[in-house]
Amino acid sequence: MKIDKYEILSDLMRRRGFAWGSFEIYGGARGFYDYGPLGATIKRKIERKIREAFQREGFFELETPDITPEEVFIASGHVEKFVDPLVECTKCHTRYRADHLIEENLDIDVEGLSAEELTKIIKEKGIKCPQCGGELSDVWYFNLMFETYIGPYKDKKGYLRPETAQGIFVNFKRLNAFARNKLPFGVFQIGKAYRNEISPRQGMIRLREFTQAEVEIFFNPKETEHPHFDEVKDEVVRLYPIEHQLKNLGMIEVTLEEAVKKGYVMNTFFAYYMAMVKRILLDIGIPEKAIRFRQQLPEERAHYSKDTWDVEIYSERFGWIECVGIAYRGDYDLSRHMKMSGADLTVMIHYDEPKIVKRLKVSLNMKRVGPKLKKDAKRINEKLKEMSEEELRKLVEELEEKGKVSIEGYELEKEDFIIKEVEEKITGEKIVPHVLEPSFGIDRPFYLLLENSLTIDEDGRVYLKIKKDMAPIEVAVLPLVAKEPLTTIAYNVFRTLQKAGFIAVYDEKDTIGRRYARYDEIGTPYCVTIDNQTPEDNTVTIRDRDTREQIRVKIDELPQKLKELIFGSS
RNA sequence: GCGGUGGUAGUCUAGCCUGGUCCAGGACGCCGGCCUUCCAAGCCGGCGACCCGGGUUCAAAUCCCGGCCACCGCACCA
Repeated sequence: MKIDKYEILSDLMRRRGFAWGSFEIYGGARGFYDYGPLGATIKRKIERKIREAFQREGFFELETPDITPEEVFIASGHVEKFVDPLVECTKCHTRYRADHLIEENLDIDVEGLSAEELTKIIKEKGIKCPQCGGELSDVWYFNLMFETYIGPYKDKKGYLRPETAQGIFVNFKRLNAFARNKLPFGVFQIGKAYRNEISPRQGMIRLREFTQAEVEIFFNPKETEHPHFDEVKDEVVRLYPIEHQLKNLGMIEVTLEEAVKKGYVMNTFFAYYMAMVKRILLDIGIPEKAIRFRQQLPEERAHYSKDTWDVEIYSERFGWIECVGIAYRGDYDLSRHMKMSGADLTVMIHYDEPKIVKRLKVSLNMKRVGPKLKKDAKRINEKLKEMSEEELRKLVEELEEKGKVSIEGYELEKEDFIIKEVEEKITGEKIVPHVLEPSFGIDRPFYLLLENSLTIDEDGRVYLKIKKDMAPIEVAVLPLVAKEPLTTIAYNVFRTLQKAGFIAVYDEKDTIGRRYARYDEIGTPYCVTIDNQTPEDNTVTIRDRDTREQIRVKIDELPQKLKELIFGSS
């Protein structure tokens, strides 16, 4: 019989203070989870590992509000695109995605149509409920963002952010200045995001409020070779590209260098961050065999994405779960915010050497045309200034051929213009940076770390074989029996370890075996036991959670030894 | 959201069909004490629950209705 790890784990998580459904005493609320004392500790450790990894890449951190004015998400496309068109059967009340229903029935693309247009198609083509054949309701759009109002008069609409990313994009000008106008640079934010999921399920896997760690890496789209790619080129990754999904070819294992060469991954810039993400997950304690990269199918991709690789972690219970998305967002967000806000979100790229270009300069000879055009003269001159090089060339060509040209009803001759070919020194160009976004969920890796750590021995011992530095209690100090002088010595050892920075507990209740079991269950990597020999020679034993083997060390050397054992020799 | 199943102490569960004998029984847990010298031993004492609301009835953990939550299937998952 197969043991249901999920059952054992959710029981363990609740019982021992890791995580449970929120608002229990009021009956609970779907899609919300509380982190208990041990869970919150692990969650912070995950966040810390991600933060430190990002900082090692030279990215800097930002913190922006959860509540966001409407304009931001109009610009980002979330108000328009972060929606599902729904339709309900008036008879059996089954709900469907209206767009999917139409696409299945008529095999036409209805992307971007309004609710009214979708309703019209359904009525005209007589689409009925696939379940019972009943009449379908009008289509309405359901937006997955939580709405709120800012201020006392409900006159300013806002949303709880559905991703932390926008807080970075809207700050681009300041961040770019902070980065001193040099691409590439990365900015990250670790914080809450909110999505009013229609039907949250699967425990902590789909939450309505969750934590993300997103880094937005701004780069010049013409420079897609990562300077440090050499450091990671031999890293072997398990890939599941689009083509392999469509043709059911299974996963492949390649080095990142091969992945780029063979065209699976667009460039070394993208590939470099795949390595970064993988290393972070390994550092958190996700086993390598439980990690794969799956390329999102075009229809899965978010509205802003040109290409996305999900990093999925394997769950015995739920299968492969998307935990990180690495999305190529292009210049979508910055361009949209430029348009909506009017802010200049470009970066000046300086050429190695200034380019000399010949440019046409065309303006009105005001002396001549002034009397003719009167008030319009100034306006038409402005218009000429805004014309592109190409438009100006056309104009001049026409003048050469016909000797005259017509602008806004005025006939103008060649002599009415001042035409100059000038040489301009161009030191660079303004570009809208492109964005690569590795976006971590925190809650899912949290659950998957626990699930992948849960171990059941042949003799029935259930314990969390969590990576040692991730354990919520790092060391338990136990007198072999609750008698003096063992208890006093043990308590002093405990205090010493606390002061040395360990998350430590002291425990003298119950037999030693029961206590070992108690700390094994929550993943405590080491128990320090004070026994009979301790008063004689000031040594204690350190018991290993996984092997149950003990080594004996001097109390003086204990903190250093534990540091090595838990965190490595650093 | 739809359909199915379910909800009893911190956890697992007995009782529900056939209403009263249930101010709800057990095990584990937790707390206090005794005992105990290395992997969930034992003893004594204690803690603690019928998901919420309404209805039927002399009487509801038990029957009925609604809600909430959980699980499974469908749908959904930018």
